[in-house]
Amino acid sequence: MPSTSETLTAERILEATEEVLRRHGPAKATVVDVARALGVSHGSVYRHFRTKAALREAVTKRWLDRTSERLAGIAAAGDRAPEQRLRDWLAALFEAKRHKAGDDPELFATYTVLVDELGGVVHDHIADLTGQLTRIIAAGAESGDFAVTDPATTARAVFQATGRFHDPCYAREWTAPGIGEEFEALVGLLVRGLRAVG
Amino acid sequence: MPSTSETLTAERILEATEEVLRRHGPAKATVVDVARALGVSHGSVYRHFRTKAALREAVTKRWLDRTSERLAGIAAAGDRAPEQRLRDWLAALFEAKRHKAGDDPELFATYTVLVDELGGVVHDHIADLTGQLTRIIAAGAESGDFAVTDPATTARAVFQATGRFHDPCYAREWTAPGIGEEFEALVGLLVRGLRAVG
DNA sequence: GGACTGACAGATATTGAAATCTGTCAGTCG
DNA sequence: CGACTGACAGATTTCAATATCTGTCAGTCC
Repeated sequence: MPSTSETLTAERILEATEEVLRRHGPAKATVVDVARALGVSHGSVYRHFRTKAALREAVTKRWLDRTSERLAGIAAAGDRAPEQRLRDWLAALFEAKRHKAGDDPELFATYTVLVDELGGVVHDHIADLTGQLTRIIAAGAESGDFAVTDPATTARAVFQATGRFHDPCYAREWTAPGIGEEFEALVGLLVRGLRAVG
Repeated sequence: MPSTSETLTAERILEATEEVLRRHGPAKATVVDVARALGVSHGSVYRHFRTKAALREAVTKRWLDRTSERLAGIAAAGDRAPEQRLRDWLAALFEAKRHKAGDDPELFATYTVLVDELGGVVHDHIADLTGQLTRIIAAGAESGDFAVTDPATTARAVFQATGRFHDPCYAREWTAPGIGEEFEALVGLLVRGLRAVG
């Protein structure tokens, strides 16, 4: 049976929504478009999502979570020294964002618009990422590699310090030549600030 | 004699332009408005600025330069240790931006719009600021306080790392409670990364 | 003679009427 | 009964006509 005749689920609606967003952009993507893409009436979409804003929020959360999940694997990798895990994690974050932005710039721009009209979702996403970072830094503090008194505060500082390499407002600079060197210089400086002297 | 009957100069036009921008905002401020505020025809304004874009650029540069000049004094203060000078300079940059944004939010929003439609002006402004920072860090490297091989690269890294506390795209977060502690945590981390061990 | 004006052409912005969209809900269909 | 439809009211967006603005330049006025 073709997928268009399967039961209407939240997941299928989210897939169709992402497709409509890709095609039409954030300003012109309507609930009616999503319903049309699924071959149902728009009333049916409202059975699964109370408002258009809730639908946009869900599809955006889904997109952000795809990044969080990939990074969670690195954060949890207990077989690497904390410093290397931190470097890997930051590099993976930068790489994930840069890849998303470079691969499909229009979809990235679309989600960038959605992200900053949806304060709550971003807040949760950032809390998730800084939580991962906190665990890496706490592990380093415990092993004696890092001289850190408050891992959570330090994690937020590291996250904010590297904003240029993951915050969408800097996306246009991610293709500039020399960006890799700038990233290395900053990570090197931060790691030296974290290291226990001795 | 009232100022409206003095000779028409570039400086008087810039003052009137800032006033018109403050009143009307960036989208609705026209060259005709500026001319009307000065009691002249708009043709006279074009005698001093070739295009509307050139006028906007000049008034924006003037605004940015007011910040640069204040910071230049701190960067040049040879009576303070490099580490303290760096802390003072970063704190002054944050304070200057936060003050501008908090004092007259509409004018700040106006200039924020102008700034990111005028790539060249911002680039020069950033080059100016990182130049000041480079001189502070180079002084620290020379005195043995900082362990740094390339002051210019390190200065850019420090500037970028503190973006959250001076880049207009984060302006709405500058009034959040706890922002001061976050700033201190980040500066502390960066300074530890710069310091020569020993 | 040089600073300034004001009318002009083409480009851009505003406006309001018509079209579309959001969110609801009584009713259909299996 | 419960998933789905489609017509509806009010809100929002589009579109085309209308008005304003940008940039020029021949001409005015000390």
